[in-house]
Amino acid sequence: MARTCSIADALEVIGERWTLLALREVLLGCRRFDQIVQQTGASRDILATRLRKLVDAGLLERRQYEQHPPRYEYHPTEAAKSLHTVLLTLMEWGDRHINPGPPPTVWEHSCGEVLHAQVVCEHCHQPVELGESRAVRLGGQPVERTVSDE
Amino acid sequence: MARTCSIADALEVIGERWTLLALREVLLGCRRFDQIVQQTGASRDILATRLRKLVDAGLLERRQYEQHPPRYEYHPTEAAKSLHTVLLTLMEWGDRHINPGPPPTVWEHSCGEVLHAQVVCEHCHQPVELGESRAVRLGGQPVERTVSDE
DNA sequence: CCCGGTGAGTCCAGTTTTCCAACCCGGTGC
DNA sequence: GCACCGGGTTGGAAAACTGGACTCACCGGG
Repeated sequence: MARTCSIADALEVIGERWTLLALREVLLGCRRFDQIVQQTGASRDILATRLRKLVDAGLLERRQYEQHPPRYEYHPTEAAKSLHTVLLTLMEWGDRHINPGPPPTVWEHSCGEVLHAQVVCEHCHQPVELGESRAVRLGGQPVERTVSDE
Repeated sequence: MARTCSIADALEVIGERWTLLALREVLLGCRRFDQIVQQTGASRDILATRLRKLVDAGLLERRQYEQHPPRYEYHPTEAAKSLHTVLLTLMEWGDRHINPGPPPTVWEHSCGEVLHAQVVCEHCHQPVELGESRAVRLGGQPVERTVSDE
């Protein structure tokens, strides 16, 4: 049997192609179907399917903003909004390891500087490094090796 | 044309189904094909394709550890190791928003506490909130709205 | 020598997804 | 009347995924 963990569960919801890009757009402020289609590059039918799934999963809210003809906007829920950190961390990784050259999109933090996301331990506030953490299994079998050696 | 950003570029590499789960396993210490198959639940076929792609992309290194018969292990490169923060952030999100109840997998930080990943601004060390950052387009059109309102 | 097992895949047939383009429908602007 | 817009749906072809069987090389036991 496969390992149970929230990574797998999260990917059930947001792991399909286009889903994260659609969420990126909504978090950037896009609300309308056609806008999201355009900015992501997904085909309309796929995007319609993805958005419906996200609404069902409670990540988006579909709001009617016009009666005749009926028109809808997609708004992020709290769950979607907190995905923002995942997106930033992923973007940071992409900037460093996939995209050579200057990052195509940059965020500015409220502190005035260009935002670089850093992941720290909530308790001791030290940056998280692979070697400094150990996975512990709760359900299922325990994890034997954690540190990735050479 | 679609928005250019490192999220999309990163997803080209690690966005396919099973890829992140395979990387999770390698980062947890799994090195062998059959182990990864078992822990992820992917079919052997797909997993072979994904691992090859990851090797090509420079995230994994395929090392022969036995001559007769030839046997290989997959080792994470630096690029893969630094994905660890993405995985942790994603797991944290899944624990909070997808999985009710206790998290199925828990990490322990070197500080002795259970690890909860937090994303902070590298400069001012404040936790990143959606409302506190603004996206700035470099290439392509600028971003008009950034804050997700109600 | 034969049997079974292991590790790392490959092959195959059948199902499911994805993709693209075209179409639809209600309403608006000209 | 006619084109256009937003928000989809439909259809058919192409690609991806699935599970299981198969391969190949070697090892160990009886």
